[in-house]
Amino acid sequence: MQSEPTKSELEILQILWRFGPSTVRFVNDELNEQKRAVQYSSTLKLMQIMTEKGMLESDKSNMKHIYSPTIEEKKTKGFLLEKFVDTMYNGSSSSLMMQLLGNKKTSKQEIEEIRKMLDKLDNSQL
Amino acid sequence: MQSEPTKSELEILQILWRFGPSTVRFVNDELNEQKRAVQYSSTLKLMQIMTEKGMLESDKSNMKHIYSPTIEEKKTKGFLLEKFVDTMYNGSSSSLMMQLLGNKKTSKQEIEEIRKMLDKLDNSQL
DNA sequence: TTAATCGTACGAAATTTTTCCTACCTTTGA
DNA sequence: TCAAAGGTAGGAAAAATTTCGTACGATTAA
Repeated sequence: MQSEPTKSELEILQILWRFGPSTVRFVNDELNEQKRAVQYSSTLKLMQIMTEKGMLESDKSNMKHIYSPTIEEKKTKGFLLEKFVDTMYNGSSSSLMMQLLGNKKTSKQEIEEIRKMLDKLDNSQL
Repeated sequence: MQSEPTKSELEILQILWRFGPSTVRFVNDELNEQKRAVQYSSTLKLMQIMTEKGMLESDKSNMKHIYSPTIEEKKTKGFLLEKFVDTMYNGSSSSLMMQLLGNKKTSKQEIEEIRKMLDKLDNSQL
């Protein structure tokens, strides 16, 4: 893993993961729609910095540069999740899940999905 | 919820939650042991700032001030977790859990605990 | 052709977070 | 008594992150 994405960097990554390679203009519009007012040049600058850091790469063959993430969504999120579990729940996945299940937010359907996942895990581990 | 604890603030909160009300000296020693080299005055300053923000309160009746968190561990972590799920997994707890279970880090024992938790939830929801 | 529009580049400012320097007070023990 | 050790206070520096102003080139459409 490269360096940790910051909060703003993560927002940009989310957009690129979701919509695929995009122009700065597009990302900026999404940000303004989804999140908050932000100047085009701010978004551009940040994306350039991210490119320097190696998080993004840009196709500059055309005038409108197209940016894509160089880091995988799943890997990155998995990594961040692991760090979250480590620092917040002392590395215990089940503690985190307890907390999560304790929140009334989890629907019955979601619970069923999780149960299936557990079953699958059990079988594969025998 | 007050304001979001920053990374360093969270480290301090963790120590206070774990060991209970403590002096700056103690917190600073723990930080240096667990985490990284940091000057006493840095820790002091940060804890003073946190007090201003209302995250901590201090008993100044004695020379050695005793700091305690004003925010509950469970509530705070729950809140941060929820935000994490929202931004990273689009609010879907089960997605997060899938990812977590996919990591090989979850032990058989943990899986059992989770299953029990699910059963308990099921019963209470009938 | 040319003014308006849309793009990049990039320095610099603003903000937020983190760390440290240093002054000065209290306690302690030789 | 008084020096050493340990405490708080607080400004300021340092670092990290975020935002913006502005120059300037390319494109476009009237």
